Amino acid sequence: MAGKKQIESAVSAQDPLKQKGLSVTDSRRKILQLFMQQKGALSHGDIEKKAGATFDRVTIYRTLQTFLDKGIIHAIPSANNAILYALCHEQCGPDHHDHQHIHFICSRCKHTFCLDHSVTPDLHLPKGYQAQDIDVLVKGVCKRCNTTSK
Amino acid sequence: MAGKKQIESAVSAQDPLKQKGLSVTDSRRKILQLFMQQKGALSHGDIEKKAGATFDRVTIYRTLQTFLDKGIIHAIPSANNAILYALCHEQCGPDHHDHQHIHFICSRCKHTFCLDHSVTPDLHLPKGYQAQDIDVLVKGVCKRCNTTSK
DNA sequence: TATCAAAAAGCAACAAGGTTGCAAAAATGA
DNA sequence: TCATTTTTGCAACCTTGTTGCTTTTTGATA
Repeated sequence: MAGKKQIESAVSAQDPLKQKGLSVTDSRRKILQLFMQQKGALSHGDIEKKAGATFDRVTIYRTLQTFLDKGIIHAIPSANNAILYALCHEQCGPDHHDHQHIHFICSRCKHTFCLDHSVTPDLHLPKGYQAQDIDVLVKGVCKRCNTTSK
Repeated sequence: MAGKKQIESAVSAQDPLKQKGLSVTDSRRKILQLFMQQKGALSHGDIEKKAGATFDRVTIYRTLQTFLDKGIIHAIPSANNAILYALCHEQCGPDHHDHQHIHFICSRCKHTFCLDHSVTPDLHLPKGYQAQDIDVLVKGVCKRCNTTSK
């Protein structure tokens, strides 16, 4: 395969996959790399397009699930029927994702970003309701779109 | 059809459908009625189950889209790939939904509720980011589940 | 580096969710 | 009641996601 060398060279000695106890495979390296390059959130479909015909659809699904389980990526809720995934910046582990950041959806470029801006919304839930986890979705115009073409 | 009388009797003179300039049909009445009874959010699948084999799948999709467009219901983002819909309590119109309420997802009974609790999260977005709309998703235990079985 | 068990990838087939075009049926207004 | 417009139902299709099983690859060991 032509792209293999390229993939390998981009992986440093401190392989995040090994750190999480995962065996290192082409698909995992490639998908992890896509997330690191992107800086935004990716859907399964995005990855399928970017990875070309390199990997089977099922492999991508399973890799995403594995990354989720290991706390490498987290899922971002959306209203358009396509789950988005992004790298976890904090130290998330299996079974506990701890994110207190905002998910920002740009209505112009349609990208979704994680803003590492620890926000605790001022919650006053009605009596009886007990909060465990909070996700703040903000729709608006992102930095790039705001500066590029006003 | 056996259930038709029942549906009609539940519709008062002040038909919300007519108010929004929609023609009144069985499916629209029935689906609107389901939302009013439910008090929680419904997915397309939920409606399909509750409506039985009364309506075609496609009709339900189109009715939901129409209700969305007219500001009768709003979509709630979720992380499990099933868009939820709930009635708009405030006066929403075509092309502008204005909700400042929390969406509460109960991790026990799996229902999603709109808490009409006007919350403005303390947002400090990084420079350049411009917020238009905010959606707060809270996962936790709802009132009923908290009191019923502790 | 050759070997081997365990893990992951690929393949096929399937299920669910969602969309589109078109003909038949129902709702609205005259 | 009639004609026009809107909506429904149907069929067919596409996308997204899942499952079982076989083949390939990985990582550890000799």
